[in-house]
Amino acid sequence: MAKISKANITISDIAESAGVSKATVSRVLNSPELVDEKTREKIEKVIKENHYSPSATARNLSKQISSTIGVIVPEISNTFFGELFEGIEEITNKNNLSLLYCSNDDNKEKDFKALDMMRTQRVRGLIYIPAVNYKELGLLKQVQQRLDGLAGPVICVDRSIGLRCDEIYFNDRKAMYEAVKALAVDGHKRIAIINGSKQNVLAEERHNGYIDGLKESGIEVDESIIFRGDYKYSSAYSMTKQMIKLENQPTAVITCNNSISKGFLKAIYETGKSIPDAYMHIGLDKIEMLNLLGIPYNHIERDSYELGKRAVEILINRIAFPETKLQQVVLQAELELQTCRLVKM
Amino acid sequence: MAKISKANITISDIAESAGVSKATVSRVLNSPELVDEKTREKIEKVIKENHYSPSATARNLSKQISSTIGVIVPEISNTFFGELFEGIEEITNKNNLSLLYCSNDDNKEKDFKALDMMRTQRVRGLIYIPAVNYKELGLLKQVQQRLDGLAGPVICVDRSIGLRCDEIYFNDRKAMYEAVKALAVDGHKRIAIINGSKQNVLAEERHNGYIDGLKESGIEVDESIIFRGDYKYSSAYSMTKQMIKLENQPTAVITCNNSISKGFLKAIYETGKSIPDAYMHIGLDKIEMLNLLGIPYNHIERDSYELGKRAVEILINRIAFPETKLQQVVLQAELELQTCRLVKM
DNA sequence: TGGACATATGAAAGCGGTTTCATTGAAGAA
DNA sequence: TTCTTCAATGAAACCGCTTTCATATGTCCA
Repeated sequence: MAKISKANITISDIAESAGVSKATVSRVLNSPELVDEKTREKIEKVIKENHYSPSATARNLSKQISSTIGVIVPEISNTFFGELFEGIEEITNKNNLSLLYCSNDDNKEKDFKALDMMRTQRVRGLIYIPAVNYKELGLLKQVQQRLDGLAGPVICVDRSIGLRCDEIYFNDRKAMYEAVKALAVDGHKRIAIINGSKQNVLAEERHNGYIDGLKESGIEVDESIIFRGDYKYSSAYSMTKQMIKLENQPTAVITCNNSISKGFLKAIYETGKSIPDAYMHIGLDKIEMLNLLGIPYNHIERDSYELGKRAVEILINRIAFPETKLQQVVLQAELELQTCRLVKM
Repeated sequence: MAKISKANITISDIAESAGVSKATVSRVLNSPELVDEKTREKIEKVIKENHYSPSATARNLSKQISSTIGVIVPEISNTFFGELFEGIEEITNKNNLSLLYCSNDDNKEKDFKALDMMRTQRVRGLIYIPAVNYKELGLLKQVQQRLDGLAGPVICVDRSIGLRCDEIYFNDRKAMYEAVKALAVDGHKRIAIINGSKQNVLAEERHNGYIDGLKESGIEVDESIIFRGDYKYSSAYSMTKQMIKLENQPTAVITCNNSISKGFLKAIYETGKSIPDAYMHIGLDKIEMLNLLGIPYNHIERDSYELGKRAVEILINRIAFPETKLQQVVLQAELELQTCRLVKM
């Protein structure tokens, strides 16, 4: 029972040093109640003395399952996803699961590569935010095939593109509908929208909510104030500049994620205009700093930390009970209007 | 060569279906030049038809190395770390390495747990931001032991606590020194600092830089305007409130990370004061939105995306050449004073 | 006293790959 | 023609762990 002088200590070393078989050591590790107390204590002592820690690789291979959960996310530096990720981590950590991370940059090729990696890594389950609207592109089958090839179940988060798996997302359409209605009630008749591309499901959802709201309020759809870019700061910035030059100005603007909102605000402030004097504005997702500084910021609030936590819980449940019916969980996005002043008419 | 009807296709299935041995299939996967073209094509066809993807688990076990890099980070929702993480991901992705993520919440217990997990997972290398200043706590040996027990090398990022491994961090002390000097040159004699706790190395570095700057400028150190909290928003907020009540007010304030800066700003704005009228202010790390909105924000700029990229490069290099001398890379933090107005004296 | 049963342990197979070593056949050299 | 060399492949061991199955020992009861 002397210290083992070796770089990589294995279960065999421990067994030998303790004078027992590998099987017994393995039992101490996995179901200690099966082994005699004296034997167990002896083995535990050897394990401790040598700082032995069993290899997850070997264990996973042997058990035919891994202890890691995969996550595929667009971009982690957007705080919406950053907080989502923290929510995920809280729960996986509690359950002693590791997290394998991959970003897809809203990009089909990277997304496929990420899925392949998750396959190769045989993750126990996958938390998946699809990069693009594969349904629209006619690639749904290809993606589904990849999901089916995974070792574990998948939960599709933040957007629904028609994949055969559990889903959890916010009710963006309804929230947009309500945003438009709130603006209409305040007297706005020309409500612009700056949105992501048609390839993005969420953009479509939001677009539809916008249309719903207009119709309900008896406002005619005007294509000239419907802007579609790519959910990125820079495209929103240039579209806003474009909008500012329009002859027939909107009186209110809705921006469809926080990067777009930032690009929009940048363009506005650069031009010397201000919110809400130039335009009434409602953004999607909060922008923490604005709130902190007391700058009015009407927005649709979505708690992504909660989204992350719930997603993992559903996934873990699915792993435990693979055969139960697939579920779609819809979280409510809340319209937070802090300073929705009336417009002069 | 018919389609294999089976859930988990293994290398043996492929071998059988192609009428060759496992060894040959393995060669096609790893060193195709060793196998005859015809055989190779046949095998590749079978692989493709069956969507076979080799198990990383099995491969890792067999090769005795894994293909994943571990990352231990305080909190991913702080954009400093978010961008750091994206930098990391860019390089690992290029090198076909997976990323195993773990947060430590600036918390010793979680940090140790994370290290143990990295050990168990046998990561190929580790990117490590230590939770606390273990040197100060007398726990350096324990941590070093954990690092030594890992399967691969470690790079310690963003702070140096005296661990035996490669390191990369910003020259915070110098940047702080320069910040203080710039304020002194502008006529400030009472410069407050809101900082993290003494347990945090970075906080100490920054503190020292602050003291250096005061001394160099012939300003006496005044403990009553040196605030120490925990690098969190809320503690900064309450310390600022406390500061505002002080009889002998400072004329300038330095805040030592972006969470502290936010807490500080919140308290300031809430009190109806404004920057830079109430206090001249220099923060550490940028706050993106302020810049966007044209709100003046003097700060020390640290490019964490770059930090992440460099860290992985060093780590990969270390994996390739384990015996070369350990390196310490110091990146320069840049003082960005956008509107450093003179104070009335 | 002997048989049934429970408890504690070990031997060995298996997880899905890689790698070493041996074997085979063909090409080139003598 | 025979010997050498090399390219292509397969058999089998191995990586570190889990798990099944068999065995040994002890306990209980008839």
